[in-house]
Amino acid sequence: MESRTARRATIRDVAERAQVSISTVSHAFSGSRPISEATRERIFRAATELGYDPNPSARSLRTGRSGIIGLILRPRFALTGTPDRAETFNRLVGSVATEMLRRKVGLIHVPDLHDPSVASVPMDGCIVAHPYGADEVLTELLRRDVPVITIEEDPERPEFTWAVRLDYTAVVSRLLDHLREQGARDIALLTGTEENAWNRRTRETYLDWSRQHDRTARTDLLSEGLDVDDAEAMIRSVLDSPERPDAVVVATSDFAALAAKVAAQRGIRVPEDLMIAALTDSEHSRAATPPITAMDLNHEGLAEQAVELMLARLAGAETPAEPLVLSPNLRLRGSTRRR
Amino acid sequence: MESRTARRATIRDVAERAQVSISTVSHAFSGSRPISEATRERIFRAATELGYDPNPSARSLRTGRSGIIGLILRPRFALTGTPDRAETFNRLVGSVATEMLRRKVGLIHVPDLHDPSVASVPMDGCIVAHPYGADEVLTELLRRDVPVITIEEDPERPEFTWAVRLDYTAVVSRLLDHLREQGARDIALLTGTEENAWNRRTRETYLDWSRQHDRTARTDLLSEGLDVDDAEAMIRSVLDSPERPDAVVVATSDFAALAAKVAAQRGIRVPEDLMIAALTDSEHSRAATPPITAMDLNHEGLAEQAVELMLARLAGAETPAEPLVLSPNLRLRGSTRRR
DNA sequence: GTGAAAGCGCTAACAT
DNA sequence: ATGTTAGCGCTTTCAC
Repeated sequence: MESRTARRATIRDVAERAQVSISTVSHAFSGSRPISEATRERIFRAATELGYDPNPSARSLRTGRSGIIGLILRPRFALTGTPDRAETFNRLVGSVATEMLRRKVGLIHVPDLHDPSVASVPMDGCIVAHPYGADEVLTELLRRDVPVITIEEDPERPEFTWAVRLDYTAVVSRLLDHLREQGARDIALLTGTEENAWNRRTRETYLDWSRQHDRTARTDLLSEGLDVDDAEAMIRSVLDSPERPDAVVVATSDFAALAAKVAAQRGIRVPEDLMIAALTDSEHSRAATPPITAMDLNHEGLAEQAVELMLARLAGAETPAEPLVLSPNLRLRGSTRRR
Repeated sequence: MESRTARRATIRDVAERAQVSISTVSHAFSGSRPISEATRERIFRAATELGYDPNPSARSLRTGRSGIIGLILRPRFALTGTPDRAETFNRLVGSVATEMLRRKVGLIHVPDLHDPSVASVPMDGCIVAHPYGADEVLTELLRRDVPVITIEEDPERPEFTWAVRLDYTAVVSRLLDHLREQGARDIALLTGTEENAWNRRTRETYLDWSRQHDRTARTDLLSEGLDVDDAEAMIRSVLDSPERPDAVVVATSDFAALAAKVAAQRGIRVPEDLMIAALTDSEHSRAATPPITAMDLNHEGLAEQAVELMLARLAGAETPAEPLVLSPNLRLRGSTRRR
């Protein structure tokens, strides 16, 4: 049974009960000016008896700050996608939430910036994860003067330096070098279709590397949004082609695992006939037979640094000269180890 | 370069620019009364030009609603713990976040209800996941008249029916029956120490089942907060004891995997000499050798139903007669399959 | 050490 | 179809 009549106690009720003015109550709670021991005591007792706690909206309206930081995850397949996408989403969201909780600041998932039917949300700043090129949500936030930090850079906004990003060039080059050392002659890239930094930078690195090593680059599109059957059909067409590559780098780890499965069905031995690597790591790559070499995107590190950068920004730090750079972790596994 | 002087546009600015009253602007945005086409047109143009968007705190203050739902995860090891705990945390947080995003309501992680230095947070209701017995955070929320939904029940608050819970009795009994059918004579339970429904109900079921089957119950405490070394020492003491059980049910899946490792070191064959099962599922149980039978807690289902129940509650639904019951999923694997 | 009062930006009741 | 206005609960300036 709930008390349906009870109105929530306000600062006014507390003041009345403690026989002081509301400003005294306010100051007692914020500690922003000296209060006599007797008065403070009366105030806190009254507050406890009434079950008072300050209304956060009133406070924010007055102070212009909410103490809350927003989070927007851009990849559109994060929500609708396969288990691999869910795992990535969970890990990213979980990392940011963990970090926020550690630092005791409120974190809010922003439901939909563009839908006018959705109430907007009181946030002091907003973290945008994996923006697209010239990302429209980012544009909107910037227009509204919301302090933004991005996790991964907007590939078409190099001048925006409030960002934490991954250095793909070094790690993807290392991966390709590794494949070459293991004897790969013909490396194909099955790249994703999302136009974010992850796809753009890894693809660019692959193309550069191929040029530098005088190899024919071969990229095919394998959309993150494909269902398993369509993805399998696409992979099949690559593995069945007359010029089958002897190594494939697949963007998402679950499709890399799918490639391993298709290879097994066809009697193509991994890694002897075909090496497989993924540009994201998940249970799928770890649990595949053989386990698949993968690039771990270090979501935990990105989350931690992004939150720290946001707090610094809100505390008035200067605009950085460059985004903060972290490194993905390359996990070499059986799928690319011939010797 | 940012404009540091620019004050955010308010409804007043828009009204002035569009040559209408502020109430007309308000109604134009909320659609709560008819506006002539010409006027609405002027208003939206002005709003766009000024980069106006309504201040959510002002709106909440006025309406008494924020459109935001809070989430509090109680298990204290969720944040500080091992990878298994992180995976569970991520999955739960991710599931709730996914569900909220689908329904386009804001989700806020409540940082710290008790710390007075932390600003409280504007929420219309709050989901509390895995409360302890007589949970103090739940008590506080109830005292404040915040509409609460719990994921899993507070074991000492059976009268609180705004809850979604798992039916452990049926599934744990099924697990024990399965172990018996596979030939287990002496089943030990390594239970967790968190006093939540998961530990309480599974332990009770184990004790009841043992009584019904005329078996000596044997439970040991294996705290979720232990680090790997301490957990390993504890597991060792069980496996090295003269009356070594021939089946162990371990609460957390990573410690179950640890048990498999310790058994392997000692030459104890799994499942022939020792069967192992876990009361939560994760990559650890799936990837162990052999893969470990585990109970999957169906976080996705819990999250979905909890969010739905919260929205119903906020929309004025009646107090349910009983909590909503879901079933965990039993995943039988090699660690308990002798034939 | 304490109080009075203005006002943050918005919604909605009551006007016309 | 549009305007006027009270007031949501708080912080903070100014006064004493």
